[in-house]
Amino acid sequence: MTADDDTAAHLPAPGRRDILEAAATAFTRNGYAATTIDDIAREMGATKGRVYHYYRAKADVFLDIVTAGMQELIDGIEPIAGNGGLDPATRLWRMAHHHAGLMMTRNSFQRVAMRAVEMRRLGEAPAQQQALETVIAMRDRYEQIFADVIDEGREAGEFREVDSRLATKPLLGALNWISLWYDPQRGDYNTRQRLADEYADFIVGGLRRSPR
Amino acid sequence: MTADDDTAAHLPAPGRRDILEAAATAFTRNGYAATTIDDIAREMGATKGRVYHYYRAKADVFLDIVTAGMQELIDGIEPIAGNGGLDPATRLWRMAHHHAGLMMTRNSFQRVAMRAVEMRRLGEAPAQQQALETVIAMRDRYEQIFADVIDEGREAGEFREVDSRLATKPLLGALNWISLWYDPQRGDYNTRQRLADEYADFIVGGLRRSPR
DNA sequence: TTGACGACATACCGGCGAGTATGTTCGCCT
DNA sequence: AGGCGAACATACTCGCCGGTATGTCGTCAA
Repeated sequence: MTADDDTAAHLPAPGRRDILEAAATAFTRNGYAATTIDDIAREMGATKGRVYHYYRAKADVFLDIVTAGMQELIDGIEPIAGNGGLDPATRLWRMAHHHAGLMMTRNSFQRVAMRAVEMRRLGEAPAQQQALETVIAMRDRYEQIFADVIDEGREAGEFREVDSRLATKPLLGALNWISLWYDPQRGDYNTRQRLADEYADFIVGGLRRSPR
Repeated sequence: MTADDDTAAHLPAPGRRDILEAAATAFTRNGYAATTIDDIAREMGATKGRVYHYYRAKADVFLDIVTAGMQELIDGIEPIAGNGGLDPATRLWRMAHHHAGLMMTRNSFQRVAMRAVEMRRLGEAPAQQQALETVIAMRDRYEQIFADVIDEGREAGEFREVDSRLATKPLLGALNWISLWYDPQRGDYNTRQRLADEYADFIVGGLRRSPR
């Protein structure tokens, strides 16, 4: 981090930033295949030329959104997961809380990112196909971070005896689903916090050993 | 319902059955917008003519799949929810278990159904748009069935103090997410049971009042 | 001052795919 | 035995959309 990047270390070039934002909302609204390049341009108050000046294909725009979204997730979670000062249950709670927050505040990006993971093919171009698999790899890394914390919690006796890798499925499923029903228009900071609290409670509760 | 329908009371005409099945797998593979009518036909070993003989538009095929999927869900859950002989926690456990099972065994239909709920528009035709809202209404009814059981469980002191309607979100989110990652090719009956057990445990655990 | 290049807009092309129009082949009823 | 309609297949149309080619306007360096 030198003087002034716009956000993270991973640089979305200044001209591309607007395109990604517009495309994310457009994709969120109508899905990938159904949204036109003209839709994206109109969302920015521009025309096709602008988009194709920065991107060579529609799929490239999509992939940039997805990787940005995944990177946001990873960047947010890693420091929490690695904080050895906290017991695993607390860490998991905060990870879930943060993930839930991103699903709401960064809804358009995250929703597009979620959709990418369920795609098998993106087009005929093998380069794009490989990029998609890179995204899948990021998702796997991300799941593994959760799985590791769950393992720690199980070994510490806080959690039930579960296959940690498998346990991430309902956990992240519940959280990811937020991106599908949450309306980013509605809801202030407080209601978002309350929602994230509720989700984090639910998730940690689901892994805790039974009351008796 | 006269003499012999093929399955439930809600009759998918004999000729349509194959189309729905083929279309469901095609939609699951490539998404709604990206799949061609020819794709669907090829999946059946037929041609466009066959599809358009039974359906007037692509969206109609889609809607039939979705409503069938939703109906499967409702039909399976209602008798469990209404079984007063069981305490709410047990009923909820079985409901979650059954829902999880459907997400696996009827993966293609359910996955398409899930995708429909996240759609805003389906096309320009207002008739289809209204049909989509009918589906949303079915989804709401379905959520309400879960919410009612959660309320009973809360009043009986089995569950935490939660907004029942809101609590269905993480619950069904976790379950619905199965349809996105589960591969119907893999997995026998036993592994599916184990998975559904795990999910049901997780969910009921997430709602139980804390250990202390 | 000019000319070269970045940052777009505009005009255009080509293919694909939803929907339609038109066969063709059966079984069934009379 | 003949014709009639259901159940498809085949052939065709036509608009839309991804991508490209070309034009235009500013800005900055020499």
